[in-house]
Amino acid sequence: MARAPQPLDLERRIPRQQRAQESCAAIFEAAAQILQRDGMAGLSTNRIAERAGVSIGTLYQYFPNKQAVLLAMGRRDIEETVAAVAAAVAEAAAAGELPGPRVIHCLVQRFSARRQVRRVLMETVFSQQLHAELAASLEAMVRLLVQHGPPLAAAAPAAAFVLTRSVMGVLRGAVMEEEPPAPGLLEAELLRLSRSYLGVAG
Amino acid sequence: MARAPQPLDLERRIPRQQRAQESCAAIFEAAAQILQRDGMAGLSTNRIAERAGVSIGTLYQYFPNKQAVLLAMGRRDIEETVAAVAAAVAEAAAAGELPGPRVIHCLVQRFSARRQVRRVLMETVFSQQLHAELAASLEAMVRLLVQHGPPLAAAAPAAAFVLTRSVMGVLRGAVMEEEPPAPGLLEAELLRLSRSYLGVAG
Amino acid sequence: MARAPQPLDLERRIPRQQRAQESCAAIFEAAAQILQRDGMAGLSTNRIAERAGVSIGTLYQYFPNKQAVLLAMGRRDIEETVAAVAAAVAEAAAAGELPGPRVIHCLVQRFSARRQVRRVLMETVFSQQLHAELAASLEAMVRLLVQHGPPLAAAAPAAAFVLTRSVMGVLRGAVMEEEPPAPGLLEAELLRLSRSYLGVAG
Amino acid sequence: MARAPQPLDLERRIPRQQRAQESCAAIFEAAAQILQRDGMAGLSTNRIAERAGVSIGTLYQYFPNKQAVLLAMGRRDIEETVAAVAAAVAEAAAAGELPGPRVIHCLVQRFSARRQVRRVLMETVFSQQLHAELAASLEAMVRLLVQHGPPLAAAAPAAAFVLTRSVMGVLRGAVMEEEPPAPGLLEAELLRLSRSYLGVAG
DNA sequence: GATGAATGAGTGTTCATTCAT
DNA sequence: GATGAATGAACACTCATTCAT
Repeated sequence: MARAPQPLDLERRIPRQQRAQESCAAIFEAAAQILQRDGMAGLSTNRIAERAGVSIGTLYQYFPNKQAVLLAMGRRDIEETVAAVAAAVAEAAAAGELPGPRVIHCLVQRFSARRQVRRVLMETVFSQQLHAELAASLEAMVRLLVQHGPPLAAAAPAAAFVLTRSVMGVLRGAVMEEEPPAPGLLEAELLRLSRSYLGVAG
Repeated sequence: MARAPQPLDLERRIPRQQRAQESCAAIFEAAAQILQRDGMAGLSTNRIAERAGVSIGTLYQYFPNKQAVLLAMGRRDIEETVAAVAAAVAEAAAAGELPGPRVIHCLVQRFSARRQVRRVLMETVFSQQLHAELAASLEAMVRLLVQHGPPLAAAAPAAAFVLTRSVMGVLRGAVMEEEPPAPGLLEAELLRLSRSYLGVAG
Repeated sequence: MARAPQPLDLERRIPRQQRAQESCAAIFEAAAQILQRDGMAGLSTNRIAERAGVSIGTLYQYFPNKQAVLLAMGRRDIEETVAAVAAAVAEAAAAGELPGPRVIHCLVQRFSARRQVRRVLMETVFSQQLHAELAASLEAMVRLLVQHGPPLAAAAPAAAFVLTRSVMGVLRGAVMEEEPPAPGLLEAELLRLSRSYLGVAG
Repeated sequence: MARAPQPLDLERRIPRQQRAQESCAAIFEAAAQILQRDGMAGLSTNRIAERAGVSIGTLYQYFPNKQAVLLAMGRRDIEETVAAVAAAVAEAAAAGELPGPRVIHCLVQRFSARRQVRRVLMETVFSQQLHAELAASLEAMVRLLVQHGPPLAAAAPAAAFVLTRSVMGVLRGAVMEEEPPAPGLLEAELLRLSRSYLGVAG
């Protein structure tokens, strides 16, 4: 059930025409490249526009300010992640497996590419107004994970909070730090963490 | 074992004289106040110097640039945290208890005061060059926790990584988000998480 | 005697068709509303077009630039004022009275409505290229006033200049300042000023 | 009795040192030159700083924003004008003359130099927050003029308002318009206007 | 050591105007 | 004639940093 992005007063106008959508995509891509190269410090609206091949005025036609660009990227990223997780859960269900390994694999993979970009996006998502949206998505993930297994006392709100933030913390570490463990090891340990916390037999 | 701060070319001179130390402390306190009030956006070297009651020139005598101030604050904070954890572990040992509850209580408490400051410091620590230092401290914590209990397979590097980042992730959530669970609940769940992951009987 | 607006290269085309005239009127009204609300600072061609319900392209079909819109509004206003004064003089003549009180009453009234708009228009008229036009109109007013009375030595050019600018100065003060005297007082004093200067018995 | 300029929160810091005063003076002079050449439209903070030979940062050290520069120039101008008028009145008194001619001569002269600058300053003074200050000064002038003559009924508030704004209107016309009457004629007529309005025998 | 006036590159953003559709 | 997406020069303003005193 694909949800159309709402304008929210955070995007100036919904680009309907083709050229407009191209401009928007170019802006996102340009911002991602700059973040990847020079981090948040190197990101300016002028640079974004220049690299995107659009005029600075065009950028401001679609985003009311710099923050809005980051926010839109963050939101898009969250939506994609949630969708990917949902797909992983569905696949597991279809294959008659427990959802755990597949979902964790999916998360670890997503968080391994374009690390610089993801760092900043993460920062943005964490430090801006996206808490609620991300939190909801995270809890939904847990619910998806849990509802396929036996009923667990661990499903209480505080437990959901702790599990989701734990997983995010590990993924964050994997993204932000210079020498994280290998993805395979990480997946195995994350699985073990989830299962032991949820009281599922390994 | 107090570790002297290394000059690293990141601090211009080690302030040995009293006036210098006072200036330094005033700069830290001023920065913390500004962060608490207006966040990272409101933090400028000029403002710091003004509120600290020193000239901007003096600030630059002690710190080569703005980032270095944040870095020094972050480092100091880490050191204090590690010291506090070590103390908690020692207390537990002295009382003949398992170290878990005391340490977690100590951590949660530390992360409940001056949230805005800690947010920015966290950001700085996480996104700057303090990874190594923090990671070392974190692993040290785990080692402290583990060395008092039975030998655990979970003490492998990847497991230490996962546990420490999990705990940090939860603390981060508690600090950064608007509606975290109550501290008491959080402590209980963190304890449960640690114990189940480490295979310690609850 | 309505004078058709000259194209002057300042108006792109004389709108003859109905839709065009409507657009033009809508633009004037929109500009006036914006000026009334937010003053000159809030006036942009984009905002005018938006509020007028026409596209920015259409606006530029009728006016070569922003200044031209203001200029046209100023000119229209002058024409209306001159017409109103002429009417007041005619009425006075028809009633067998001296023209003074009626004309001054008419002027004061005109300058009491939509003050913000009139402020900006005044600024525009005074500071742009409308000097000549306004001056001509003003002198015409004086001539109208004087030709109905006895021949006056005061009708010399410099005297006409001084009288007209005096009256405009007072009206300007009444429009632009925060706490002008009440309209009734103003009319009485303006009348006294005019009569004493022109040597007419009160 | 020279009055020291108050900081008023409109000037960032009172320049006490010599270099600072030079910078400030250079900024005023530069702004005046630009206004004289290109009018308000050509006046930007960057241009001012460039022509003044100071950095843009220095400009902003003394003035919190562009408007404040204009305001300070306007205020300085008013103060100088008031001082000049006061001096003219004193001279007249010393010479045993009526104050009228001297004062009007002084005003007309002041308003004949650097017309473009004075135009913008006038606009600023009229359209900003200086109404009160200027009005007070103007009424003070009238009071000075009147207190040396016989008691006049015309000294009522509305009359003072009308007389001052009349004179300002004429001076404004002389400054802003392309072909004003010769200064000599203007002085004569202004004197006649004042005297007839105040009921003083010519 | 301390000061703080000066610097100026760089920022985010606006808005009058054009022109392909 | 009408549209409105695109343009980009220009703007007001910030702030980390330097250096003469």
